[in-house]
Amino acid sequence: MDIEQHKIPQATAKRLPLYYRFINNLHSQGKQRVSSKELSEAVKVDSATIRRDFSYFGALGKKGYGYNVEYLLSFFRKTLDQDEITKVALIGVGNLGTAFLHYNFMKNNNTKIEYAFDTNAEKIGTEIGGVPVKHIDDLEDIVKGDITAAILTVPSSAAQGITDRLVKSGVSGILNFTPARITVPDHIRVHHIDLSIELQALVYFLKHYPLEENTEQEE
Amino acid sequence: MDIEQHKIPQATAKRLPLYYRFINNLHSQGKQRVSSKELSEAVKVDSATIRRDFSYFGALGKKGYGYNVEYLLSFFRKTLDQDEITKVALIGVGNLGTAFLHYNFMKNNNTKIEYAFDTNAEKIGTEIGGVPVKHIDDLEDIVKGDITAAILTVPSSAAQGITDRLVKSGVSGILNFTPARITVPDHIRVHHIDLSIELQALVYFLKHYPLEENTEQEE
DNA sequence: GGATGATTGTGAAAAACTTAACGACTATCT
DNA sequence: AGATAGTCGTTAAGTTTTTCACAATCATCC
Repeated sequence: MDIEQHKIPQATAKRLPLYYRFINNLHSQGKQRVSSKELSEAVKVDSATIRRDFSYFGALGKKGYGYNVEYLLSFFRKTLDQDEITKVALIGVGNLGTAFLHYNFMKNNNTKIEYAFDTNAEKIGTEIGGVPVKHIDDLEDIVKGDITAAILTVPSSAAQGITDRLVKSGVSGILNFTPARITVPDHIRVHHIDLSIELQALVYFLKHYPLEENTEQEE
Repeated sequence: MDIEQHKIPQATAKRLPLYYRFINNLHSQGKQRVSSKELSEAVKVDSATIRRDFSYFGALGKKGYGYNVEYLLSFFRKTLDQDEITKVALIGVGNLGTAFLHYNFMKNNNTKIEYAFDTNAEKIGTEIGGVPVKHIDDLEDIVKGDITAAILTVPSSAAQGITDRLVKSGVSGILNFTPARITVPDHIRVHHIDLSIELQALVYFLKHYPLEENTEQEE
């Protein structure tokens, strides 16, 4: 129960799940050891950054050797609380919501979507990707106390209303895929992922931040 | 043709599409003027950051007044190249891909998905969200020279192979939704959006970075 | 068992980004 | 017209994040 190791930078924290997945891959492939350089090429993060990130957790590697995959894996499993499952609800079973439900989440993951909610009568009562679809009128009853986080994939007009209900039901984090910037009390964490903005941003970068043409061939 | 105004920080560039959308909203609502404080509450970005961001483009506002919505809108339209449409292809018409196709992209947007590609015979020849679905075997012929960016929503096992074909076909940017970290030549820009990692990161933050409970009620 | 090459962990520097603070200016009210 | 409240643009400070560079250490080979 080590509270107060808050010294891990947020930028590092965001990369941890990425590292975890690739270490898992390596382990499945039977790889015994890995260097920060190899890892860097796989996850596209500078090797010095990787070493720095790892170092916040102590000395995980050995000089002149690299990192032991087995050890790294068990360490990350512990750190990312892979044993303890976080329960999640998904609101809005449209195309995007359905995509989430079909993701094979439990693999390499500490989260489980327990319930999905929608208003469409055809979907209610069915299971999608193994997740039961409930009517949104039952949101409060089902979520109350039991669910930690919510994935919001509803039309943006419904976003704030549903959000308020989620907050009242005791959810502490929301992954918001709607274009609406929802308002929540200070103790609720919201991460926004806005698909349309991501595409626009990519296009802006293409036009205004041209990348170097590199004549060097990678080895 | 102002090349070399590269002085806009990347963090700012990423926020521009967000600003643009909200300014658009305000304009539709018939609002005449807006302050950085109001905008801040709407987009959830600190007001000083907004003023700083805007200032990279010169003096867009007036002291003691705020910003003229009309002017701001026309400025951003120009800056974000909203008049010139960027052609995009989407590869992989699964649930996530379909979600993208149904997005009403042309509204407030300078991008258009011209073609979608898949292998599923039932989908080929149809239109989804107004976008024709083609067989992936025809990728090179259709894309060649005509398409600037691609949205990658295929299974991760296919990601690198498709990527290589896209690069050969002259695409310069890829929005990668697969968990695979694809490898491309230096002059190709890739933005990764990894849904599973986003959820894991949210959960990690919930556990390790509890937010302040604020007794103050917002006005 | 010593020499060689590889690799970590980290101090220090640099770069990138955010926030505070305030002078200068504007609009509006009385 | 003067006072008041509001707001920008920006300087400077603060914070966070990345990167460099190298001593310390380890594995391996002859």
